Amino acid sequence: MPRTAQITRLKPGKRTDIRRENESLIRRAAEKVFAEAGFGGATMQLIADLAGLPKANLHYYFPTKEALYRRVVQDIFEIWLNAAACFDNAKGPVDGIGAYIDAKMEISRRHPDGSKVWASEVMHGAPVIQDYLETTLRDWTDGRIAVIQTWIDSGKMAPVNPRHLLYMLWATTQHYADFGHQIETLNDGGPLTDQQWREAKESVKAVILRGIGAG
Amino acid sequence: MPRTAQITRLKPGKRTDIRRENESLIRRAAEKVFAEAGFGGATMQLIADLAGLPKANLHYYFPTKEALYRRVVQDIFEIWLNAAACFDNAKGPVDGIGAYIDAKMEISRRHPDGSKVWASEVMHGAPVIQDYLETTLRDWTDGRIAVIQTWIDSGKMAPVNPRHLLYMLWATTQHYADFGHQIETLNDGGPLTDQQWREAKESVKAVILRGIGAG
DNA sequence: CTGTTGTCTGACCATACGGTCAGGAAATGA
DNA sequence: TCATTTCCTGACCGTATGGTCAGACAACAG
Repeated sequence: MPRTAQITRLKPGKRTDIRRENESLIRRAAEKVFAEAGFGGATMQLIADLAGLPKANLHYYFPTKEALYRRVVQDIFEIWLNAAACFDNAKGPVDGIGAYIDAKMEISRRHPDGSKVWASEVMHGAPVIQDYLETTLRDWTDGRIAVIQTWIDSGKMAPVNPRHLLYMLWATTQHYADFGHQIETLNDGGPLTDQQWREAKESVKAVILRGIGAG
Repeated sequence: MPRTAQITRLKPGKRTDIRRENESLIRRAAEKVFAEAGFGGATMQLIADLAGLPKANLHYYFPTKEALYRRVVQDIFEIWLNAAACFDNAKGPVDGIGAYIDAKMEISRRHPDGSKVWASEVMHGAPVIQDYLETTLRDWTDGRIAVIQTWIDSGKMAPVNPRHLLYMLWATTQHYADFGHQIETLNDGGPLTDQQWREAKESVKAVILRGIGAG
């Protein structure tokens, strides 16, 4: 039934619409509540209120609190991995790492809640996404380490331990999301302006790139 | 009664001993449980079990869960601030920032749970220690920024935004505690060895110090 | 129109949690 | 020894939470 399929895609029908709309609503609300209160502190009632739906409706789309949480964490992980693409098609460390820092800083700015949920999950021993750490993340990390090593071998940057360099990149960029509240407090209580975000990016890039002898 | 006071200090008496011993027991257990489960996920029963005491006994020493939590966070904050002393009596950025990195890395290694509790607290909007952020931390930060600025003005380091440099120092060092589980997973599941910790410290110091033009 | 499937929800339940309390045990001081 | 203070704890309570369910309602297919 190609015709039906096409119609379904172009005119999805009310049911499909409702499902996608509500799932999205719930996931966005859950991301915020999980980020603000942690898994244990978050309640389905809070998420339901924020989503503007009855609590029972949440359990219609997501069987358990854990299932909803897992979905939220997976979404974040995907965004986070996708943003690392710019790392690959780079000629050298200045392009590659510079673009990676830009991308990750942008994620910290646009998806601070997601970053917090991820941080929380890892801090608590990654009970839900341990398998991701052991497979996808490990593979990705090994690949990037190899790339950095070729840059070192070809003299494009100083011989810095690639693994610890990666940790520094993650730490410095995600800090602006995970510790955003602290940063705002030290910024007279307000969020960083466009100019301040630009300065943050440039500062991080300046120190790191000069630090690896590629600035 | 100076005699009584002195005797109390030298021979504290069983009651004083018991109190100090149990309070310490509870605080250490609480630090671990709060770090592993977050404030919301932690239960007084879990803390009690880990401390080897009945739950009701916890409420004898700490009236509420929040009071116990507040105490744990305060302890960490103190350790964290004290370790920053080495920053002050330094001639220049290489000594000062190098020693600061060493000290903070050592804290990440020795008090990972404390660091996690602190991170969790800040990530959730610092509901308990907001006043500390606005007073002590802000003052400390302003002071260090001034010091770094003098180093820049006297040409001892490159003109890097001091505030963002501080954030980088916090982020990179605390990452080894807060994301310790992720790091261990990427390290074949085991904790870093002495050699690996040394390498981590050296990598961070090398990149940062060279990055600020002081390496 | 009619049957079927998917969507929604108020009311309900079992459990687990933070916190209380009465009263017993142990240490201390006189 | 006796009185007083501190320490301890099993049993208990009110509440809030995650999750369930029967049944109402809306969309779709034939």
